[in-house]
Amino acid sequence: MSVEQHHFIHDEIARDLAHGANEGRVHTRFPPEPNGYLHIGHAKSICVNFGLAKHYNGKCNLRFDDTNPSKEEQEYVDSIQADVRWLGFEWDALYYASDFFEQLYQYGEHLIQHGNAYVCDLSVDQISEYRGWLDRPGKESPYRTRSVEENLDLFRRMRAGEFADGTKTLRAKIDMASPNPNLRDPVLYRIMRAHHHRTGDAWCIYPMYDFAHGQCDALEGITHSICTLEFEIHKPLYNWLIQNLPVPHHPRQIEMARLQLTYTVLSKRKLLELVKSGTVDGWDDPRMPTISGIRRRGYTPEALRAFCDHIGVARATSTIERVVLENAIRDDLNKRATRTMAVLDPIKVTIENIAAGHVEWLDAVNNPEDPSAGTRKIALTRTVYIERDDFREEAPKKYFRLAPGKEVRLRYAYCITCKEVKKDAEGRVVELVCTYDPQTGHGQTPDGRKVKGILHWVSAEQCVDVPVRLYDHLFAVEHPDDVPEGVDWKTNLNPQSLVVTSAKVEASLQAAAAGTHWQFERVGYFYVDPKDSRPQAPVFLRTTTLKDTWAKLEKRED
RNA sequence: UUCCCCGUGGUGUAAUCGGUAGCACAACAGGUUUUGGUCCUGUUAGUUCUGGUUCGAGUCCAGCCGGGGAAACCA
Repeated sequence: MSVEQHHFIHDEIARDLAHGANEGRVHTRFPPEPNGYLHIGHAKSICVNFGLAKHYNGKCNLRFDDTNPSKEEQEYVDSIQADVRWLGFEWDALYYASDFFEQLYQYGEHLIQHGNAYVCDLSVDQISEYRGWLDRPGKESPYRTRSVEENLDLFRRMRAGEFADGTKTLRAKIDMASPNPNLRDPVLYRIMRAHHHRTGDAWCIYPMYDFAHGQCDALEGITHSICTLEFEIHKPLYNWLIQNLPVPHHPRQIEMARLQLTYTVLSKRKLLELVKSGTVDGWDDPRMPTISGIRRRGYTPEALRAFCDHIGVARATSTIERVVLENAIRDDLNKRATRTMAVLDPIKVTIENIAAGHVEWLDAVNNPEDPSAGTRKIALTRTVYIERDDFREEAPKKYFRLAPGKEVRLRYAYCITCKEVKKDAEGRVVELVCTYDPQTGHGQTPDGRKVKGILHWVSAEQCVDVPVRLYDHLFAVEHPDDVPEGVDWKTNLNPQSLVVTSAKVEASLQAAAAGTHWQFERVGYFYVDPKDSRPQAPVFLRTTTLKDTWAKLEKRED
């Protein structure tokens, strides 16, 4: 599954290389703003940027786009670095846009001196009004004709803190009639007295994204500046600045479509809202599409990288089906997860022809995909538990699990036949009385009869109860963002996205270490929560279910 | 409404210079299997449409239709 795919950015880079651009270098960067936790969409960007660098024997930097101190925090800086490393990548250089604040300021003066920027006294509302509309040109600011000397003086005094927040901006002097609104004298600097997580109170003016991003790319020697489609309209400005500034290098911006996934939202604003409102249990809630949430859910970096390789890179907007992500982790865990048996919703089964107190130890395979994982002993006793869903009083067509008079195999043990069904006063099945055939060990039947149903089970005397959390999609619909006017997207939340329950498991699981992956046979993959587990007290989180052909068949019948 | 970008099976993504539309997931059918898991085999299904250029068009051109983006002192 993990095969690097060819995509259009390779073509672009190959063309540049063929023309001898950038001395044959390929240098990318991953430029997050530290204003939230990274999500799976960022994972795609990380894989593309670091992957390209690796493919061309180039470099990839990590750069924090920290130009807006009102939203950015150290907590996010730390989590982002941890996430990138967990994904399996190491940056060549670490930068912050704030490392370049002085240089950026000098570039601002350079633009002024060349008549390419001016200090504007218009208010936010006025700037917006003067900008015009999509189909209507803007009009020039009355401050557009200030002299170089006056602009320089004003810009220096802006830096010196002589003006109140929001009273002045530095704007590029480009074209108020441009069909691209980004070229209608965009704001380059604003006055904002906010404490910056790195530069403290050294600055009261901060560069805008457009003024910082391209110049940082240039200063870092980035050759290919990969971003998402919504920045495409910024490219003319990106290039204008590069051309009008004495930057050491000319990087090239290339846009790709951002990742969209069904059954989730991927906007930082909405994810932040889920966290702040307590809808989920923090950024690393296993239902969150954040890298930290996915990690805590029990996904592996290998699976996430395989997913990113698999989905491809293109310019067409598209939405990836959720199962693609799920298949990526199934594929990985199938090879590495140790098998065990666990019953989530038990029915007691009494095997009449096993004496009370008798224990037979049977061999069970730990991982059929990995012989080196070896075998373990499991205890068969007179009473065992099976899954409630593995018994029906009236078996539908093609149901080959247990039913009155029917025979099934207990995994790694013998075949049993259901002789009697005991119910409580409400008619709920409380116990099945069965007999086993001692001739049916080791997968054999002496007469060659076919016993198709195989059930997982645990010994009632040799099992332990452990807490289990069953996770499902956070949203009940494929496209949670698709809501009519005035309807809150949160109405699409899935009320069943978390079911807290317990399971009866093989006794050895009491010692399961935090951060280990298990397959509960016939049920799903589970991860021992690194956060809430304690020694001898593991908490099992369901990473994903196993594919369930029977459930699909049964659903189709309806 | 204006400008820009994008349209390949249900989904995602390939197709060198214009030369047999391929892969994966899903769906469906079957085989293997002490997990209705895994694995294996097969089937269904596609170039939005209309013209044009060409011996030949997914690819080039025009138009239409459809989708997305853009009007922060956010990134």
